[in-house]
Amino acid sequence: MSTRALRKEEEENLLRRADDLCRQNNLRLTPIRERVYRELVQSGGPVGAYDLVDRLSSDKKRLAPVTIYRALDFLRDAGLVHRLATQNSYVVSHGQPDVNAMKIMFVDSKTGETIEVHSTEVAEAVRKAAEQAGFKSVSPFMEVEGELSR
Amino acid sequence: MSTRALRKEEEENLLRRADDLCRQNNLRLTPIRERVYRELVQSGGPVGAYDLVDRLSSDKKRLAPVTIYRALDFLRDAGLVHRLATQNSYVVSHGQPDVNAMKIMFVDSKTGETIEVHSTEVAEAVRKAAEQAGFKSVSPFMEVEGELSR
DNA sequence: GCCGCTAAGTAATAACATTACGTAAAACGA
DNA sequence: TCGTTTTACGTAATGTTATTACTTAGCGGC
Repeated sequence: MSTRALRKEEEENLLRRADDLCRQNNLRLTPIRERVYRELVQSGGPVGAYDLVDRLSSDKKRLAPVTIYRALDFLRDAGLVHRLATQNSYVVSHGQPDVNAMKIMFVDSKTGETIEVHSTEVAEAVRKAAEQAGFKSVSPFMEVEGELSR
Repeated sequence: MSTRALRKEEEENLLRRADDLCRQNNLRLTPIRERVYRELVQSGGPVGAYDLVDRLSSDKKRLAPVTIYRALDFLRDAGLVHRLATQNSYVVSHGQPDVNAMKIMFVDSKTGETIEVHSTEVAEAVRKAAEQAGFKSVSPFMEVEGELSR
C-alpha cells in the first residue's frame, strides 16, 4: 500500500475521530469548521490563518478572516487544534487526550515543521516547577523550539 | 529599608549585570537599548513593543516601532530579554544563565503576570522527549500558561 | 580625512487578529 | 406549531503587531 494511501487513511481517521468527539460533546462540526480542520489535517503541519483563508476561498466566494478565526477558536476549544504562538500558526492535535501527559509541540526553528510528543515525565516536572512558582494549574500544552536532526 | 528601595537596588543590579555581560561579549549596550532594557526592568513584568514605543517616546521625539524591535532583537540575542509569544510581549530574563537548566516562564492566563523558574529536571525530561521526536537540540526557554494561586 | 561597519531615523506596508453589527437557521419551550 | 432564544456565519471596518527598504549618522581604524 502506498504512503499516499496510508496518509489518506490517517486523514480519514482523524476526521472520523473529530466527528465522534463533537457528537459526544454536543458540539457542532459545521461545514466550515470541518473544512478548516480537514485543510489542517491534509497540510500535515502548521498553517497560518490567512493561508487558510486563501486555501478555502474560491474565485466565487472569498471567506473573511474572521470566519477562519471563528472556526479555529471552535477547533481549539474542542482540543482538536493547537495554536503555535511562536509561529502564528495552527496545527492539528494528534494523539488521544491523556489528562496526565504534557503535550509538547516541538517546532523546528528552520522549517517550522512540528512533531507532537506526549510525556507524563515532563508533565510531572513542570507541575513541580509550577508549584515553586506559585502556580496551581498549568496548561497541558507547550511549545518548544529546536532543531530537527537530519 | 523600604520595598521600593529594594526594588530599586535590584534594578540597578540587573542594569549592572547587563552592562557587564555586554562588555564581556563585545556587545554595545547603546542608549536606546539600555532605555528599553531599563523600561522592562522597571515595569517588573511583560510589556508590549508598542507600549515601549509609547513609554520611551516624548512629545518632542517619537520613536518608531522598528527602533524598539531592533533593540528588543539585540536584547533577546544577548539573552537579557525573553519574548512571550502567547502574549506578544517582552520580559526581562532573570537568573544567571545556567546552561543545563530550562528557563520556564509561567504566565498567568488571567493577568499576564509571569514568574520565571529554572529547572534542570524539566530540561532533562524535555531533552528526552525531544530525542523521541527526533530533535537534537532544543531552546532553553519555554513558556507555560497557567493559573497563579492566590 | 577617508573607509568600513554598525546603529538609528524615516516611511511605508505586511501580517495577524478583533470588534461591531446584521441575517439566517437551528434548538428549545410553551 | 408558533414564538423566543441561541448559535453560526456574512460583511465591513479597524486594531494590533512586526517587517522591509532605504537613508543618515556616528564611531573606530588606517
